[in-house]
Parts: sequence; C-alpha cells; structure tokens
Amino acid sequence: MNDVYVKLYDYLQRKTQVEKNAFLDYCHYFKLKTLKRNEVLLHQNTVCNFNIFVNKGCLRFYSYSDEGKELTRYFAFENKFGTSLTSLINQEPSNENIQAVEKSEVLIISRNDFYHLVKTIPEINLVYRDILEMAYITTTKRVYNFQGESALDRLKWLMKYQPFILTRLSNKMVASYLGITPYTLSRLKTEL
Amino acid sequence: MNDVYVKLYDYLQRKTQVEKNAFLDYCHYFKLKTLKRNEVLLHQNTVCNFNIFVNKGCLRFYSYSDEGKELTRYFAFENKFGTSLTSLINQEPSNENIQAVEKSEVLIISRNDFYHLVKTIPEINLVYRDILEMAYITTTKRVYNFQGESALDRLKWLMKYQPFILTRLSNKMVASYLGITPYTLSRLKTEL
DNA sequence: AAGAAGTATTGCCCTAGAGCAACACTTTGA
DNA sequence: TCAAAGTGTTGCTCTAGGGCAATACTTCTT
Repeated sequence: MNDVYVKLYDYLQRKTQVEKNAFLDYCHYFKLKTLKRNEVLLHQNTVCNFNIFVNKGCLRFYSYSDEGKELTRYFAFENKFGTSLTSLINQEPSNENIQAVEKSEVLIISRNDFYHLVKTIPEINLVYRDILEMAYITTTKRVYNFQGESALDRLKWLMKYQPFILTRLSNKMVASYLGITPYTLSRLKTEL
Repeated sequence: MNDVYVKLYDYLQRKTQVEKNAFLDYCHYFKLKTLKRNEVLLHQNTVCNFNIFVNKGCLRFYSYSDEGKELTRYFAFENKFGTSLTSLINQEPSNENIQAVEKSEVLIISRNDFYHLVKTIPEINLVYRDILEMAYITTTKRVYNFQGESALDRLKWLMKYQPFILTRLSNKMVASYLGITPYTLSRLKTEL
C-alpha cells in the first residue's frame, strides 16, 4: 500500500473492520496535499466542499467574532479528520477559516466522493457516524465548560484532557481556543 | 394509524421518504409516556438507554456546574428528538438530567431498539445522521456564541432564532440556557 | 380564600477577565 | 547578520456580569 494511506487505513481499522482490498479500491478518492506553515486551506465565506484527514502537522479551524476577535473551534492533529462541517453539510458559505498551524500533510476528499462512500460503504457510514458522535460529544462538553466554568478551570481541563494543545501551540492560539485573551492566559498560568 | 404516531410519522416524512407499511411495522418500538410538569425522566449519574421523541410539551436537558449552578443545554419542544446523547453513545453515567418543563407526552424507544433500527432501516440511518448533524451544528454555533459574544448579543440571537424559548419558558430557565443569572437577564431585557 | 413558595425586578457592591502600554525575548526573512 | 515582526509577561485601569438583599408579583396548595 502507498505509504501515504497507511495512517488513514490504521485509523479506519481502529474504528471498524475495513476490508483491505475494498480500501485499496476507494482510497484514491483521497488526494495528498502538503501545506506550508500558515497556509490557508479554506477562507471564510467560501463553501466548504471537502473533508480532510491529517497525516502530519496540525490544522486550525477558527472564525472571527463581531468585534474581530479570533475564535478557535478545533485543532486537528495527526490522525484526525476535520472540516468546516456546518458548511459541508448545509453547503452554505463557511464562517470558518482552515489554516495549517505547522507544515502539514493532509489527505483531501471531495464532498461528493465522501458522501458517496458514506452511502455505499457500510464501514465508512459507521466511521462518519463515529466522527459526528465524537464531534458532538466534545462540542457539548465545550459548551458546558464555557457555560459553567471559570477560565482557570477551563485551562485545567485542557491540561488534563488535551495537553498537546498547550505544549505544541502558541499561547495566542491556546487563548483563542479557551475564549480568553493571551494576557489572561499568561496570568492564569502563574496560578496553576 | 394510531394517533400517537402521527407526529413521528410526519417528522420522518419531512426528513426522508419512509414507507408507510414499514413504519407501521417498527413504530411499536416507540412507547407512549405522559409526564407531569417537573417530572424527571433521567437523573444524572444514571446511564441513559433510551431516545425520546416529544409529541407534546417540552423537555429540558441540564446539568450542574462545579459550584452547583444549573446549566441548561437544550430544550426539546414538540416534534423534536432529545436524549442524553453522550451517555447514550458511550453508555457511561449521564451528567445530565432530563425533566419535563410542562405536562408532556413523549415516545420513548430503547437504545437497543433504536440502534437496531439505525442499522437495519436505511431511512432511520439517514434520520439519525440528520439528528447528529443538526445537533452538532447548533452546538457549534452555541460554542461560538459563548466564546465570542456578550450576554446581550446571545440574548438577541436567541430572540431571533429561538423566540419560543423566550416566550414559553421562565426567566430562570432562559437564563440558565444563556449561561447568565436571572438578575442579569432581567437587566438585559431593559436594554433591548 | 389565604398562606406559602416560587419568580421577577432593581439597588448596591464585588470580582473575573478585558484592554492598553511598556518591555523583554524569539523567530523570521532579505 | 541584523532589522522587523511576532510572542510572552506584567502593571494599571476599566467593565460586564455575579451575588446579595429588599420588594412586588404570581402560582401552587390546601
């Protein structure tokens, strides 16, 4: 198997039983793309018509508040899927930007091909369901965090459950993920 | 068709094409239950093993923050599905309570039966996908609201997109949904 | 019909976190 | 290799929203 697809295959294998031969038949729908640091894959106000699997590096999904603050929704590291789901699903202009935080290598599948696989390959149907369920669960957890926890508690939560976000990314990015300013983040770190 | 299932049938019909005869075959998995005002359907720390369709009334899904504040995640009005999805999916104790806000009438399907239908009836598979997608979209929107908008802006957003929440429910409930205190909500209303 | 319990409003004061400015430190790029 | 741009820290001040207490108003309950 082409090296490029090893991580995707392993990912699918972890989620469900995929037939190796079947995988070899459809994996060509995923096209390799390398991204420079800070390269933008999707600009907001553009309709998102692809889904992304990260082989290497890290993507960031963010938008802008009414006052122009950057709000980060999600970081996709190696072995994760990511897309502007709302735009992908509704085919309306995305309010999100997708940007490579580091030099990255990704596999991109078009919306049409992706939903074709979801419809025709039961394992991919299951994987998509899993993606949606997990995305829903983490997003819900995040809502509860914002609704009921202080910035310090959100930071502690992040340290416990997603420490790589803290170790691998700049303060500025972490702050925009936590919904606080870099000043506050800097101060909070001294309170840990 | 039994009156009790008319709303569910219409709901499915709106989402996809369901075969009436097939529907009559599987609708008996959904059991009718009537709930008194304030009756609790699921207590937190209990594993949720059912999915709910609301025929009449309104359910509230909420949990408690570390300091004991009530945090409301979702209100399910007529013709909506609702469950403690995180618990249902992972079969771990729920951190949510489900409570009838008003006298309500609901259809309940067990987890096993539900996933059985998802697996065997393509239309239900599609409906479940739709439920997950929509739940994800609104939850994501909510994260962005909390992350980047003021309480006043969140209130305005609510008035625009979910006005029935404001008109039909008490201030206290609305406040716990917006992540603010009833005091603040009361004050904000004068600023509109 | 009357007391009890819950809900809404408002005044007062307090706190978490924002915003700005200054400075030190890194990284980047020609 | 050296300027330029970005990043992190910290002092000072400000503001949105929280918390409490008092009062008015509803709504349950019996």
